[in-house]
Amino acid sequence: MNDTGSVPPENDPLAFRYSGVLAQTIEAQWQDRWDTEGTFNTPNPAGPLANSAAVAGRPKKFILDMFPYPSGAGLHMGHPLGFTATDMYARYQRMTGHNVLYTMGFDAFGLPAEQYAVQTGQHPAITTNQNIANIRVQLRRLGLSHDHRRSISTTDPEYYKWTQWIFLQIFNSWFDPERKKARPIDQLIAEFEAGTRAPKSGEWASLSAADRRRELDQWRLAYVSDAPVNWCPGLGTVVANEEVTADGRSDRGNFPVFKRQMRQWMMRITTYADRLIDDLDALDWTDAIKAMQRNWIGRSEGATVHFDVPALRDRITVFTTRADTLFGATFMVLAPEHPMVDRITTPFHADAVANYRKAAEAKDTFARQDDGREKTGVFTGGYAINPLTGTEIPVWIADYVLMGYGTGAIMAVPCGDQRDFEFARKFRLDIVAIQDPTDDRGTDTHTWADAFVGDAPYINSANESLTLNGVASVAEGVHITNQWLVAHGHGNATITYKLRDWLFSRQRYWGEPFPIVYDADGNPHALPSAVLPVLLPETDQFSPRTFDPDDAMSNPESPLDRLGDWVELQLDLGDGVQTYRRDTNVMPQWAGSCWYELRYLDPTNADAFVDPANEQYWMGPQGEGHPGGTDLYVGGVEHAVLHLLYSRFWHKVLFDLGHVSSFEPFHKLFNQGYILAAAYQDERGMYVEASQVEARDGGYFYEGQPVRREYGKMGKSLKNALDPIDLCIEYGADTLRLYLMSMGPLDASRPWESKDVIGVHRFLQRLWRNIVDEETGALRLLPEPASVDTQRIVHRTIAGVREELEALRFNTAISRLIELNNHLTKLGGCPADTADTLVKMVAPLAPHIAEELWARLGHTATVTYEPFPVADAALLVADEVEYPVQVNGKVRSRITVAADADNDTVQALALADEKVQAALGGGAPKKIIVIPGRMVNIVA
RNA sequence: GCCCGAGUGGCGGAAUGGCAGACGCGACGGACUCAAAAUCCGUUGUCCGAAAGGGCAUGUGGGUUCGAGUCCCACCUCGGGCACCA
Repeated sequence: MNDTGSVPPENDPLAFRYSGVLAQTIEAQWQDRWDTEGTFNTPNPAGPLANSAAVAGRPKKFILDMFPYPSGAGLHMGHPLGFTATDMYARYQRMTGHNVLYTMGFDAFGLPAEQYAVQTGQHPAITTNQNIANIRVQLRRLGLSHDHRRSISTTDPEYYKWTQWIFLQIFNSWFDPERKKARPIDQLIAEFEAGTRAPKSGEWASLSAADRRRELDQWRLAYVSDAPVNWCPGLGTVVANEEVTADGRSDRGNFPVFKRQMRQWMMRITTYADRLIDDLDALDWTDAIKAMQRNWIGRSEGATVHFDVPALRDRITVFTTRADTLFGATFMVLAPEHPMVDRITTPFHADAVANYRKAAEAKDTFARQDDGREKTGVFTGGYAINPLTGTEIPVWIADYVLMGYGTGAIMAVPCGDQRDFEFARKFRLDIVAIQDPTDDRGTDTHTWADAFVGDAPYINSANESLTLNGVASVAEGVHITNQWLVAHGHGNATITYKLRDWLFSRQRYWGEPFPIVYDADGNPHALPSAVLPVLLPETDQFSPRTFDPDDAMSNPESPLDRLGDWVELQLDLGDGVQTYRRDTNVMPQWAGSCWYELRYLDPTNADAFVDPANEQYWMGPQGEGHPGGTDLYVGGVEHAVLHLLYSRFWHKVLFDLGHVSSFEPFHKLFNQGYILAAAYQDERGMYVEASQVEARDGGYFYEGQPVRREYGKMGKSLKNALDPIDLCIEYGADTLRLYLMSMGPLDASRPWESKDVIGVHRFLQRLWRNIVDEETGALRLLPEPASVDTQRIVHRTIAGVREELEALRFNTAISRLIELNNHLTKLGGCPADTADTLVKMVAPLAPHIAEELWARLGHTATVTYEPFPVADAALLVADEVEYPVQVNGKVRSRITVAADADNDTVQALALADEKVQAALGGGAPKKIIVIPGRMVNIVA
């Protein structure tokens, strides 16, 4: 570079070479044009965005990304990965005649914006809007074909108005256990009044107004509960079960979490447990994600069994999946918190029990769930009767039994359960073998090292009316015993779940306020939907009160509590004007993401969250047994439980209440992998900036010091993040898109290799050069028509690319286009009659260069809605086929045969081949296999 | 411990039970250039061989099959999820 500056483009002999600079120019022009023309605006059947003529006769596709949280750092590389995949798919679907709904919104409530606001004193709405504006610019640069009119932010009052409205729908509903669906609370009142359903708290007619209110609150799907919740002093808020990690800390911030009794909003998601499991069968999701959901819901089918406690004239009920082991139940264990502990404990054991309970209470959930911990427990002095053997068995308490699961009490079968076995060994309790183990350990349990688990013939398992002896399968044993228990009044078939109700309130500022007020008696009242949205009040005090993270006895204090003017209000809810207090909690961040896909369908509808006609068109069931929902949903596995479970639940409630026609929100789910990248640690184990590391002499160095390389998820914490926009500047968005998709299959995690990016860039450069002269910018197509050979390659590519794109295999689709382009390069350019086809195939993948080439080829309209090429079947079959000929499974020769030759001809030609003869060594073949069109295998 | 998923060249990866390694990176050789970069052309699993050709190759060991990267059984390694769930 000298004083005269850089060489002006007009003097550059290759001014029209497809470089990063040219790519950027082209991309900016087309992004402008797409915006100006509203190229990707998608018509609805009804409402403000309706254009019934444009909708008519076209199949639809609703293609959805998990919407991003608009962080101040902008997009990271993981975003374009999923977004590019959906964009390519959306563009392909448009070219195959589909009406495609594809847009992007923002999940913008939540902690980071609030914490940033606390630090800067700036209102979170301001920073959130800035971040959203910034991300919109970034998204635009990637060339994503979004319908911008449909974009939403969960923080927009016009959006969260409907989040609050849906909350009221849930609040005003109850779950009918007979019909297994949500129904309006009015219908419950009608049933109570008609006497067709009994209230839990007595005769409806004799209940006071206040009692009636409390009765109804016990049925509502959203309810205020004084229940054990996860209190996180470090965050200053309570969190849901799903937000607590296995080691008892908060998902966000990693603070300790404590169980506390508190009054909080809950959602009765447990009533939907069965449907949330069963309907997984109707979904096109991977088995891994389905397994995670099933696992979390944790349905366990078994039996409740009653054990009489003669001293109390009461009984202990336990849950078991292995009723068949009852003959081996030699003691019982209650959770320390079990309500019967006080009564069953004898005076002699009272002190020991009290001490043990105190100690257990002091331990947090984390410590109690630490697997492999030494078993502890104390005897209560009480006894219960084993209903099968009639014998008295001791009742203990121990903290390995959890109050939150089953009934909080177990029957202990030490011979068949490892935990019970350890407990029995430690406290010298009886261990009776009830199966003859299939290994050679024998039936003397004194010699056993552990419990025996598995199928084996039962022994010692009989009373006057029941015998399992001789039965060899656990399933059968369970079945027989369950029948006996029911017949003799000792138990029932029962299902339990691990899933708990969803804790739905947070003591924070930056979230949706509840559309709920409380009367003087503290009863919750729904606000009428006409007053929605309940706006988040202005304040400059955004922070909840946080506490010493370890201070379990602290109490939550919401920022909204401090806004006295806002909290108190005068209102007439039908009983005359009264003073009410607003609910000062806000909804969890998951609320806004529970239904955003529905708002995309009808984003400007002021009368309803979505017009039923639009919902039915975009998300309605596609035939018998089809659950409806989005045609494709792409996002990370990290939402496998939380978001996907919550939004399925909300969707089902809306379905039950008749607001949507689909019973699942996301029909096909695809989880993209992570982008990994090399990360480097210095000798202290600190991560160093990966971009500053140099590789030499077979090692890696940072500022001259050796560093250690590993691979990890690309991100700030490993200091190995790359900004996608930087790649757009260097090579162009089309190159970035192709690179992201060519790295490997979409669902696999793969390491980023910057040096590989050049490969797809070269492809685009060659593609360009096959059509455009690099010096003049003029077209340089080959005048003569494509040869039959070339046509065959083109049509095979068409068939291949179609197949790969349908199946979201973008990596192999790109490979096929590279192969075709390499062929054209060898020809010296693209034949004039082939250029349109080539450009159309590239269009979904690299849309900017495709639009530019399409325009240069003389077309005035966008390539977006051009029909995708269709392969000519006649050109997919060759005249002649080359058969590999194997002898004993090894390829020894190749023969070329007419494509329509019959098997006998192929066989004869194969045997006549010299090399085959040589390989046979004169021996007669035993068997000859001819796979038509494929190969020949001769068994010698 | 249990439940998923995956192991293929120097690297990322490709292969309806039918020619293993498509496509890309890198490397090597050549062209262009005063030179370099960029670009273009060619070679590239590995071993033996001058070549022709041949042997060996999809984590390990068995099996099914005319034929296995692909299906079955056992094991090893890595990644992810769950975990005192009765």
